Amino acid sequence: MVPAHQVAPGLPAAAGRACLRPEPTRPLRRPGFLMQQDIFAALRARTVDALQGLLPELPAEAFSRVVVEPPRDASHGDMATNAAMVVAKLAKLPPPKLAADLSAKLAELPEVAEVAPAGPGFINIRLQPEYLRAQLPVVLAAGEAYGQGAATGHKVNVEYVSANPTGPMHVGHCRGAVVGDALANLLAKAGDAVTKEYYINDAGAQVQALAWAAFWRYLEVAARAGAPGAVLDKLRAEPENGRAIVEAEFGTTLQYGGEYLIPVGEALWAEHGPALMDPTPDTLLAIRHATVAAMMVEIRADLAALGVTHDVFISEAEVVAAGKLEQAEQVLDAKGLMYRGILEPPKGKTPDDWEPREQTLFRATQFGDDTDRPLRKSDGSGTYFANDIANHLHKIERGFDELVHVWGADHGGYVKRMKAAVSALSDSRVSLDVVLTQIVHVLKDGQPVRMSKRAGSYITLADLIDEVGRDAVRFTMLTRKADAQMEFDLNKVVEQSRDNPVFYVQYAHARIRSVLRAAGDPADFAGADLSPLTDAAEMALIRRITTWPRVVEGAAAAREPHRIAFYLNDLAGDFHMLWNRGREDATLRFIRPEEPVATKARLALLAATGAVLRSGLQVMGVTPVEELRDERKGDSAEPG
RNA sequence: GGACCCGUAGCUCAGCUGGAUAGAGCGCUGCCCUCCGAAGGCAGAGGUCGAAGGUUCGAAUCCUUUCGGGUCCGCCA
Repeated sequence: MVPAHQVAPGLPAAAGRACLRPEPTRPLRRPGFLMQQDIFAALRARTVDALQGLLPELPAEAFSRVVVEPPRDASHGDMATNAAMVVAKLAKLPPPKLAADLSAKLAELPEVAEVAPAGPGFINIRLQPEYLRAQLPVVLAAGEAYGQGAATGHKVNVEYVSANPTGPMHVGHCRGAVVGDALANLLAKAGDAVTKEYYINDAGAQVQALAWAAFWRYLEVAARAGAPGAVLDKLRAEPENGRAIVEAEFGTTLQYGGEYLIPVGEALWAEHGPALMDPTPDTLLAIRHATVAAMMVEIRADLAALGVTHDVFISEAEVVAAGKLEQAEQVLDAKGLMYRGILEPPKGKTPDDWEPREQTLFRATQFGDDTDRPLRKSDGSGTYFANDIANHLHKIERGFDELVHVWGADHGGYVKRMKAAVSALSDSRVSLDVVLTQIVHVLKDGQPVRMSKRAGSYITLADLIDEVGRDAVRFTMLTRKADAQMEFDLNKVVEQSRDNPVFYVQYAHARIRSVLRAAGDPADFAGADLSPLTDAAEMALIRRITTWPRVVEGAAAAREPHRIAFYLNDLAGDFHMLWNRGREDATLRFIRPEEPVATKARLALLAATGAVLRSGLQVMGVTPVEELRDERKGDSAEPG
């Protein structure tokens, strides 16, 4: 395995190196290697250098499409590049000819063991095993920070959850919360400066309806307290008909019947006494504020239980009160993007009460939307869209240059207009990406668990976390592409088997910790001789580890946090495979007292694997476990 | 009528933004515990990537058309 040009034949590797190149100050034993966290980026740089040497007349942009990546088929080697094919036509050379020339250059690199042109112009590269092994010290030095990208200079705002503050969070909100939080972590891992943001929709008709419902609960509390009043007498006479009585008495419709507002009613009574008895705009506003505040306390507690913490909470009402809506309209007006006009009725499914109306419209069609969009309701207040435009103007003013949203798929129709607005407001300097999350169907014992907020009975997020544990919730929510429907089986996510990735990945980490503990938790692997790591399973694990930085980069660029979950599952698979090799062949066990050098090398590999697992779990917001308990449920749900 | 998302093994899903012979788990068939935890692992069978065209050295991936499933469509958020 050891190439002849590196080590004198017949000499032990360490001795050979020591004789030929004593460099005690350098931690790396192969100074010729180009060492960085991402060895694919390193080899890409090497490849582009070589190519430029061959084709000095080509401009730098000609090489932008050069990719160095792991080949799909491992038998092709460690890396493959399309370099020859990508620049062939600019260089006016046939790809195979260019591939042959480039291969000869690449073969001279110290990192490279073997180069083979293949197919229509691919170049397959086999790396020096020592170069691959030399990545382990890099990983160990970085620890959980392995995979951390260099600062991109991008200031990114990730807005997610943003559930209406009209009740506790339920499972429907959960996926967006987890995906958003993991995505924000992922972007930070890739080097962006990330702000996690929650937009409180506290300015619309929904929260007004919520205020009425809280008012109802307040009246019921007042009635029970024996306060005087005609309405309260009625409530006392028929306590079971409280809802209908309040609706009839005040000419309103109570949309929110959930019992979670009873404590809010009690708090209102305790603080204000009978002062809120006659609903006026002022009292309703006070009730609204108190109710929204109470709901936000609950929502934040739910989010905390899920391990989600936002940096910024922005209130829609406050954004509007600050005059951002008028300011946004001025900006749009100045650009000639606002006008008074009448929209065509939507085709196919015209609303029953359709009538042509003149409205204040935003020229969204100039930015790729299907129709222009209204900014003002007939009562003069801003539409939700207009308020959101105001919020986005505010974000742009705060200096973000990338905006990311995580929305439920039912908001898919809203994406184009919002992108149009951001383009308009920022003259296309600021980008907006929207990640849509599909519905989660919750199953228990194979049966769908129905959720109905209106009926007041639904699985709350808190219930879900109690049932299966925070880590299982978070991991499972990331085991599908965001934009694919998902079944969340309450039984399966706590199952301890191969087909539950939550368990499988945690199991790998627990096994690693178990071995390292058994070995006395060695902390220092600096200078460890890694040459005993030669088994195919060991090298496969090392190769997987070396791909982690590019997985982070690719997942961040695609805004796809689920890739982290899949990577960890693969990494755990490579590890379990290696573990099992030790069962078949005792010489491949991790701890071999009679072989201290091999033991240390393998422990270094395990420590590095553990670090990458933790690095990935940290992005997902999942706690790596030290050991698996012999309990069937809830072992990852304990507090702390 | 229109917009957006999704159709990949019997089932549940990946597929690294255009790369080579399309992968994993479950299920099925056959194996591996005197062993650092078998709560694992190995091997096999299983596919015209919904369909038809197009773009180019090369398509599950990009474009057009079409068939299925989902979400949405003027003062709800």
